[in-house]
Amino acid sequence: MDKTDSRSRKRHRGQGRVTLADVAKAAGVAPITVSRALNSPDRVSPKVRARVEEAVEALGYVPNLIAGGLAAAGTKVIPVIVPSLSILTFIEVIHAIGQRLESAGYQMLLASTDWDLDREADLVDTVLGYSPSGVILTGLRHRPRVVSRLKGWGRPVVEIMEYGESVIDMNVGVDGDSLGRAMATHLMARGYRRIAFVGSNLDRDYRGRQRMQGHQSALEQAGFDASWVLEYAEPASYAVGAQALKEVMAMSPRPDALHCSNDILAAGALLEANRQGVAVPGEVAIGGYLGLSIAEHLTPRLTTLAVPRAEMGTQAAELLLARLAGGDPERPRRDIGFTLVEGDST
Amino acid sequence: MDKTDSRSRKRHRGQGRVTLADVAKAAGVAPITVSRALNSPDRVSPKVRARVEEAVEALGYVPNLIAGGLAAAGTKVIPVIVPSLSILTFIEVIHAIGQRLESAGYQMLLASTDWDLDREADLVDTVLGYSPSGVILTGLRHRPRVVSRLKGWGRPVVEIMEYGESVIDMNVGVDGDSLGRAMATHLMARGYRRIAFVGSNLDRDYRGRQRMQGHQSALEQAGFDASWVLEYAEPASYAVGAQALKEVMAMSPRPDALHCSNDILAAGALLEANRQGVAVPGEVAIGGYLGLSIAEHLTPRLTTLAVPRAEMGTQAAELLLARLAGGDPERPRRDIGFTLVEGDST
DNA sequence: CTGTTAGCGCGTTCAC
DNA sequence: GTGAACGCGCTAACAG
Repeated sequence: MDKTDSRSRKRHRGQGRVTLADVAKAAGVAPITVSRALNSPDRVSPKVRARVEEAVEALGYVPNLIAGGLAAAGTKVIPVIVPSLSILTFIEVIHAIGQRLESAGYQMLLASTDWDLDREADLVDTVLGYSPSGVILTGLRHRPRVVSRLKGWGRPVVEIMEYGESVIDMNVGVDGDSLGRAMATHLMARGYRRIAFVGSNLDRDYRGRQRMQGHQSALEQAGFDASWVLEYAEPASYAVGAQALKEVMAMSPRPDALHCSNDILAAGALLEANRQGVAVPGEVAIGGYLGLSIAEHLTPRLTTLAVPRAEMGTQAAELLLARLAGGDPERPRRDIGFTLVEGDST
Repeated sequence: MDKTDSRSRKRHRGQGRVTLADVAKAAGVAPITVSRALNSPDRVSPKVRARVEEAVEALGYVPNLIAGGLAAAGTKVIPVIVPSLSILTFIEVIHAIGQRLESAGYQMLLASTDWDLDREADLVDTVLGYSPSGVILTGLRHRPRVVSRLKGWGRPVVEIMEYGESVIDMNVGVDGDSLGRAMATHLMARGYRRIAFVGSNLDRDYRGRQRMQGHQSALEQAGFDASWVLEYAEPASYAVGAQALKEVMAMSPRPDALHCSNDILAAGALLEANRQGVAVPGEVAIGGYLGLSIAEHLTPRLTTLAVPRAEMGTQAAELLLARLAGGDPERPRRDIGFTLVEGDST
């Protein structure tokens, strides 16, 4: 009586969803057997498996991954933390990561820091709260708290975009300094002498700044003037590129080459040059960085430093998956490199 | 003795993370008090609150959202399911959704169906397993299983991109038929007579097909030939647009206007026309759809149907949040509309 | 191959 | 304003 009574004041917390226990009852087995039938089918007799599958179907059971996560101390979720979702570069990397991760049964939890390292730190705390299987972060610079938390975490962490020495765990990226140097060197080799760097959002985007620094050191080492810089506060857009070209054409003396910190800026500048009838590279040369597909469709084709973004994403995901599979991936630090694609704009 | 013994074979399931109980011990209060201090600070005395906060800080406690989710029957996660992450349109919408959601303390769980409705159905099941607070889906067409699951779910669901009658719950989008008609009507009004529709991935992208059908009905109603269609199997890219232009220039009779099913195709065609010296709109007019920022930077500026994508994302997020806040949002079905941006390409 | 037992870490319920 | 007990739904551990 007593027991029945205490039981009768039903909890209404659950969502009324079909649970594993319901399936077990329907199939006439213990809950754990249902769990096994679903998660490791081989460890259960075919007969039972069939009965369970039938019950699952009949009841429309959908596993509660939250509960599973709590019990197993981990969900099949991989948070991916990037500075911005409005930059094409990140999108392509994310896309590649997502493809690879989903094919392995993981879900991608996306979050953007809006270029703010403090926000990144908060986000890391938040997403760790979901007991994810691993984490993917952007860049090598983080708040100390992020680094210490993640280092002691015991699960795979991959830092992407930037390649370097001091990593939390694993790393796939490219060296910003080399990128900046490569384009500067190319432009100097072509005979340009007044080479301006065009960047945007540089105060927040430290990787963009790294490229600029690479550019400047290369120029300085060659004895060139490295002080030609056009900086814009807002994020890169065709409009900013167009604006840069206009300003350049009004300068005197005027730069003879523009090293744009990404292809959006470069394309914007080039399209504006087309519109104004400015000869490229006759009056001014334009070089970009990224290897966006638009580069090759412009007239003239844009010279650009192509970074294999999709490849970077895929490799990041694979490093993670390898570790999750219990392996110890070879070369956990990878410089993905880049290629100078010579168009006709320089 | 006995008890101690049985207790001594410790479980090692937990990750050794700091738990709420640890904080409670350190602060000398009960776990529930810590919970309250963190979640509803007003319900706890300032003194205790301070002690708890101190302990949290000292131990570096990070809440386990999984456990919280299980107990509270819900996580602050919003899955967003889209067909593809490589299409700019979706990115911009996702970006806007993410901004709004994160500002309200929710995380976005991103998944892509790769244009496959069966995969969508599976994904819905999976993400529902995370007991999310709500769901955002793309389009109005889904497998029956998705519709029935979600209708009985009891939490907010928003379908985006497409606007229509039969929705699961709430809806923010635009009517594909109207879009197709609008551009066709514009082109006819401009005096073009042989108007070709250029589309890609139409067998999977039914919304693209809707635009084509709108286009065709408009032409037919005006007594024009609606059979000019260039279809490509691969997804939209500058390259496909360029290819379309080449093919068109080789046709005879030749279309005098191209209605491209998005701006990427249109831009690709226009850039190729520039390269080949084909006069636009003299020899062939080109109209796009989307209102991507590149449209206005091309020469000539591209005529396009601009859809307020960011606005669509923001509104979708707000509908969801309104419902989560307990309100009953006004106009839970919203036609976000579009604008004809007349460039010089038509 | 299957079942029993005991939590995972937290929030709800009800008592003080 | 604070605490004790209980259970969310599932799985790890251990037995049989």
